[in-house]
Amino acid sequence: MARIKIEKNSSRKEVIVSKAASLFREKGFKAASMRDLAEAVGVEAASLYNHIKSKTELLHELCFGVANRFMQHMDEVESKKTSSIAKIEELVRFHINEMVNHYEEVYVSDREWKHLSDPYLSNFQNQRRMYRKRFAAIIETGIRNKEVKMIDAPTAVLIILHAISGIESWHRSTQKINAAELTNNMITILVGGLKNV
Amino acid sequence: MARIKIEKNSSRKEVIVSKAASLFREKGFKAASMRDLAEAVGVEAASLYNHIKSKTELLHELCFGVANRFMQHMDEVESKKTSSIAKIEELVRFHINEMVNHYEEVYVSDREWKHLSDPYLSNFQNQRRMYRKRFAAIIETGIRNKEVKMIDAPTAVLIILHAISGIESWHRSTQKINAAELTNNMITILVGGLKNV
DNA sequence: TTTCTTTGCTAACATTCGTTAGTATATTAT
DNA sequence: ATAATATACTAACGAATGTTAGCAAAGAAA
Repeated sequence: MARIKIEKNSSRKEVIVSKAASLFREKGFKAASMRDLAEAVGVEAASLYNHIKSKTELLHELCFGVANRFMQHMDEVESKKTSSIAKIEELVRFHINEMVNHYEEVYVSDREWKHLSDPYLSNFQNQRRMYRKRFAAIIETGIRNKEVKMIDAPTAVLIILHAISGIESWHRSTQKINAAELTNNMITILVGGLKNV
Repeated sequence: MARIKIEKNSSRKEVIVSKAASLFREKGFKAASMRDLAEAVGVEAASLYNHIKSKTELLHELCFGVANRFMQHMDEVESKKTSSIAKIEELVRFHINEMVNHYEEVYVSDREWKHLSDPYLSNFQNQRRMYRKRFAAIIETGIRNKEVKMIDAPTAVLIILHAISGIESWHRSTQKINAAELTNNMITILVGGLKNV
């Protein structure tokens, strides 16, 4: 009888969620079937339901796992007493790092949240809106401080977040520059582009 | 008997493709059903097949329609005898314009091409790769000319293209700045950020 | 009007989907 | 060893999906 293999400190559910992340990333939430997932896990489809409640629950776990990490980091950054530019750079670095090291979950959370259903959907959208508002507020403070160019802060946030999500292409590309170099290039263009000179 | 209403110079198929664009954008290709589409068009699902061959054909039309427009524009830009920065700015402006005015199709082409199947899939991926290579080549020329900062050109392309796709958020946002202002802000950050000072 | 073509309808199909019921087999606790 | 629990299996369900066949009605051409 095929049993789901686990490493120490990880439940079988975590294994399933993790495999779900890479499957949802590859095929999209709707196109990925529970039978696909079962095969990836090495078990029959029905067996998955001993560990999870539903397919949608997998999406919840992924989306809110990621959202919570970002929210918590935002709390930390806001409470620091550094310059606005330093805060912006730290946020950007965190995003890049998450996108590089937790690619699949972050990507899924970013692209597949549409398939959540209420009340999770509204909740997620609110968190996302809130996060962007707080990011924009930091940029606006930077503008008032003359640290940052005079630009529309929400537009800057939008550019930064989407630009970073482009790391997806980097992951799939064959001739990858290394992660540190990628990070430096992105910081140069994104943060450097905001700085008042 | 409900008949698909057409405007002059447009076929019924074009009406269907257009409605498909907004439906695929809203729900995603897989989650949008032919019955949904039929309802949006004002007709029964089976009737659609008097005008189209399959659901996938709709995705073909959308993806390659967009891809061809971008490719043709790239041809035009390359053949001009202007500075690299001017070329880059023109490419960026075109992207923004397409994203603002043909939102649904561009968005679908960008996010749903995964659901194409070979040989269309490979074809599309190749076009995309090619386009980015040509974009990067222009940036590299700009670097050699000292017009552009010394950065990794493929990374710059990745940032620019994804940043622009962020206009999706602008479309969905409630407090929109106007399109011209958005364009200026994006040009400032994206093109301004590349310029050698 | 009569004929031909286009476009719509209803009904049904095979397939795939997420999920449940019921049962067998491992693992863990007593 | 025995009991209890966790985990897997097979089989099947109802619902939704893309699509086709066959037929009716509407519009265009004669």
